[in-house]
Amino acid sequence: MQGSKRPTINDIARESGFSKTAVSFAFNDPSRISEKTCRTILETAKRLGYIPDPMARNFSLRRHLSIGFLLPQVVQYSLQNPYTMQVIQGIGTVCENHGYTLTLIPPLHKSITEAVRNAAVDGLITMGMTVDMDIVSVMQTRLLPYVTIDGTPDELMPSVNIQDEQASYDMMQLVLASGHTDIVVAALSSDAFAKEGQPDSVPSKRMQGFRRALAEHNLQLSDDNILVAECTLEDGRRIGKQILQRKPLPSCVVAMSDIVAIGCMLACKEANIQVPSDMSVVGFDNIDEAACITPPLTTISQPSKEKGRLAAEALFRILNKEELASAHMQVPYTLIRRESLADRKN
Amino acid sequence: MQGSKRPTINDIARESGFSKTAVSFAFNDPSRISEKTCRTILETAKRLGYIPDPMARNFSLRRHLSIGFLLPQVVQYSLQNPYTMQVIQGIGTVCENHGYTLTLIPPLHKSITEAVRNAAVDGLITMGMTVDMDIVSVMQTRLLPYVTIDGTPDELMPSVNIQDEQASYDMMQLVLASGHTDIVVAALSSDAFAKEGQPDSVPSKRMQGFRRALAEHNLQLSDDNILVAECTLEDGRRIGKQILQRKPLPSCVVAMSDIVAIGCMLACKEANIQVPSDMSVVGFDNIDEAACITPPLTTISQPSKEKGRLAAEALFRILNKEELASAHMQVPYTLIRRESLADRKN
DNA sequence: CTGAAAGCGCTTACAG
DNA sequence: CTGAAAGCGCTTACAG
Repeated sequence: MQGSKRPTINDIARESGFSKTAVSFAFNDPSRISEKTCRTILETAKRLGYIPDPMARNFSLRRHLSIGFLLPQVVQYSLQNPYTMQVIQGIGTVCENHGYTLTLIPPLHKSITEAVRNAAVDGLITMGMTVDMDIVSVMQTRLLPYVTIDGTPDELMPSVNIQDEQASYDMMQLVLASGHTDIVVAALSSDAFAKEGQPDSVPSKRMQGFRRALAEHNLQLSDDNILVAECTLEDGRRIGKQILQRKPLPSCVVAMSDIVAIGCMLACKEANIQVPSDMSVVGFDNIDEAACITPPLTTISQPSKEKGRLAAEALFRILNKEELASAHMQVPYTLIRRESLADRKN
Repeated sequence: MQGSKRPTINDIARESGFSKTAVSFAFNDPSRISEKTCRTILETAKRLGYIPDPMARNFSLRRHLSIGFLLPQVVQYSLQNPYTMQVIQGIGTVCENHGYTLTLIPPLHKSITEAVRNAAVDGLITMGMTVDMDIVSVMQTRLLPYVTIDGTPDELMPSVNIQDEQASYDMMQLVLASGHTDIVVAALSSDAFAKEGQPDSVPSKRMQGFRRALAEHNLQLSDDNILVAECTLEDGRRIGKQILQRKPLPSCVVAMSDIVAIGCMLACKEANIQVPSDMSVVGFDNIDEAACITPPLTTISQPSKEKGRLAAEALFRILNKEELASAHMQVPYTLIRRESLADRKN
C-alpha cells in the first residue's frame, strides 16, 4: 500500500467511462449529473480507492481551509504557557465552527518571517504584533488577512486587547494600598516580534500603568527594580533567584505574567522563603494554576479564551469580506485578590 | 491592498525579462543562474510585491510541510485537557525541528472521518485509535502515514503507549494496600473514535489492570461501581456529584484520568466533603494541576511530552522512508503517591 | 445531463 | 547560464 500510487480523477474518469467533469460533480455537486452516473462513478472510486486530493482541490479553489496561529516563541515555551493555550482554545473553537483547521506555526529556520512567507493558511492570528514588524509587510504583500491579540492597535492592525495600562494601574494601586513600598517589577521582554521601544506595546502599557500608580504615591521605579523575563516558568524562577539575592528582600514582586510569577514562587519555595509573609508576589492573566497554587496568586483575570474567540471571529469576517464592527476589540479584565499578596498596613 | 491581485511568477518573468524557470531558480536555487540575473529578478519581485505562493509550490512538490493532530473530541474538550496539551507540545517541538507546522484538526461537520478525508497534511497523529476504525482505512487509502498515541497496537498501527494494564494494576494495588475496599472506578468512555468492546483499547487495558489487582484481594467490581465519564473536568464533576449521592460514601474513587479525578474533587469541595478524610480520590496522567491542587493527587505519571515526541519522530521517519526501530514504542510510567489517598489501615 | 479544455501558480527534466 | 514546455490534480465556464 505504501509504495503504490494513488489514483487520480483521470483514472476514475477513464475507468468509469465518464469525464473528469462528471467525476468532480459526483463528489462536489451530484445534482449536476444523473443519479445513475453518480452511482457508477462513486462505485468506481470506491473500487479503485479514490479520495479527491485535498491539496489539488484547495489549490484550484484558492483556499486552504485553515487559519494560522503564529507562535510567539519556540513551541516549547509558547505551548507551555496556559494563557497562550487558552487563547488557542478560543481560536480553535471558532475554526471548528467554520469547518477550518488551526495551524500552529513555529519559527521556520529560527525565523518568524520565513514562517509567514511560507504559511499555508487563509489568515493569521498573532500575539503581540506591531504594525511596523517585518511579518506585517509580508502578510500585506501576501494579501493575508490578520488579527493580533495583545498587540499594538493601529489602523492597519485589527486587534484584541484589554485595557492593559488601567489594569496594571489597578494592580499596583492594590499593592500600594496593601502597604508595600519596596517593589520589584518582573517585566516581560518585548517578545520575539517586537522592535525596540514600542511605547504602545503591551509590556510598555503595563509598565506605564505601574508607574502611574507609583507616581500617585510619590514613588518611582529605579532601573534596578525592573527585571526583564521571558514569558516562561524557567525564566520566572531565574528572576526569582535573582531577587532573593537582595537584602533586604523587596516586599512585593509585581509580575506581568502569572507564569513568571509562579516561577518566582517556585524559587521562593526552593529557598525556603515564605510567600506572602516574607515577600509578596502578584501576577497577571489568571491562568488556572494561579488559583490552585499555594498560596493562591493575586492577579489580573483576562478572558483569554474570549480573546482568541474574538480574534478568530474578526478574521473570518475579514475573510468573508464583511465589515468589522470595530477593528479594535476590547474585553474586560478583573482584579483578583488572593493570598499571595500580604497586607503590610497592620 | 486587499482588493488587488497578487503578482504571479509569470508577472515577474515578464517584467524582469527572464523565464519562469529563472524566477523559480532565483528563489529556490540561485546557483543555477548568474548572480546578475538573480539580482534583477529578486529586485523585480520586491518591486512588484511578489512572494511565491506556498500552496502552488507545495502542490507542485506534492507535500504540505505540515503534520496533522486529530483532535479526539471537539476542540473545547481536547484542548482543555492538560494531558493532551502536553502531547501536542511534544509533537510541536519535533515539527519545529523539521521545519513543519502542526495542524490541529477538529471534527469536520461533526465527522472525524470527513476531517481526515480533507486533511491537508503529510501525516497524522491520533489518540486512542484502533486499526478497524473508519479513519484508518481513509488514511490508508490516502496513503497518509499515521501514528497513534494511547491507541491499540497492531501490525498496521504504529503506536506509543505505556503499560496501561500494569500501571493500573499498580495503582489499584496501592489503593488496596492502603486499606480501601469500597471502590468506585471513574472509567473513560471509549472515546470519539472507538467502537464497542475493544479489548485492547487503553480504557479496557486499565480496567483489566484494576480487576487483576482486585481479584488478588478477592474483590471484584460490580457494574454499579463503574461510572463512565467523558475526559473532561465537567464530566468529572458530574460523576463526582453522582458518587456523593451514595451512602455510605465509597472510600476511594479511582479515576482513569486526572482531569476527571479533579472534577470529582471539585464536586467534593462544593459538597463540603473532605478529600481524603471523607473519601479518597486517585487519578491518572500526572498533569501539572495534580501536584498543585489541594490535596495533591495520587496518580500515575506518564511522560506525555515524550509520547508526543516519539510519535512525531516515528511519523517523520515513515515520511522519510526510514525503518522504524519498533512500530510499538513503550515509555515508562511512575506511580506517584500524594495526599489525596488516605491510609485506612490504621 | 455530459465533456473538452483552460486555468490555478508553481517545479523541473530536457535541450540548447 | 537560460528557456519552452509538460506536469502536479483538481474546478468550472462554456458549448452541445
